[in-house]
Amino acid sequence: MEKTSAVSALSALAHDARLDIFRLLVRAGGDGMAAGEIARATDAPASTLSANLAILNRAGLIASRRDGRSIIYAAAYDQMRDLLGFLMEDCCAGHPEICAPLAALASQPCGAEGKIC
Amino acid sequence: MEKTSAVSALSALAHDARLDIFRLLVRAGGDGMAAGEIARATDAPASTLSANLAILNRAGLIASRRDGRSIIYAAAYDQMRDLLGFLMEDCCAGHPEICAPLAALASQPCGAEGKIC
DNA sequence: TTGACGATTCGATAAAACTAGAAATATAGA
DNA sequence: TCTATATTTCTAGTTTTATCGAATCGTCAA
Repeated sequence: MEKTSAVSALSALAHDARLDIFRLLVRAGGDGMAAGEIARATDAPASTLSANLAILNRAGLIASRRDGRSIIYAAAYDQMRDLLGFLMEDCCAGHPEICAPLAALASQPCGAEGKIC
Repeated sequence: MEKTSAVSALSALAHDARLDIFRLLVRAGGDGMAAGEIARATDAPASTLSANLAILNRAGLIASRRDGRSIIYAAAYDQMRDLLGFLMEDCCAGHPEICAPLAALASQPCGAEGKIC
């Protein structure tokens, strides 16, 4: 990932409401959620939400598709993985002791000790 | 990690110059670098750099100590690991296919195929 | 104690981001 | 076609962030 993309993704996530939206969509899975559902879930005015969705979308962190009157948003897992990869580059190169616990976090089966599921 | 801390760390990193500074310090290792060295390395005016260092420091991503006339800054690996953990929570819970490649990235020995070193 | 050096704080300005109501657009159904 | 619904775009006001020269503060060495 380019540094420019990383800054744009970090900026998109560096906002209370947008971080909530993104995490909600990550939990929602590949099917995503309609904008209206997201608005209800996060209790945000439609126009504010729309602006925030546009920012996440521009950063490549979410994707949208129309379904009838609704627009469905879904997390773009690829971009998230690339962002995490970019950040891990920083600390894994030469400092494996930082990344080792993360590797464990990622690769442990769900339900294992200390694993967040 | 609390969401508030995550937003503050993400905000700190969501800036071209600050991301450069942080990555420089991560590469520099535990010994860190003096503010002046950082200024020379990143070609930034002293007061601008100082403001950016303060923001990274407030976000807990770097630590400072005085050494004579210099102030030495060093990456706070703990906080970085916590931030990565927080972000991975989002996508590893229920979407192990996202995190698996990252686990590989983190745990592969340096020099292995695809590993960033 | 004086001068130089490394770094931060102050202050002012410019630029960008945030918010949300109102208006506009797109779609579905009667 | 007409109306209701879902969402976005427009717009304006407010707040926050960024930048950097000048002034200040702490430390060292002579």
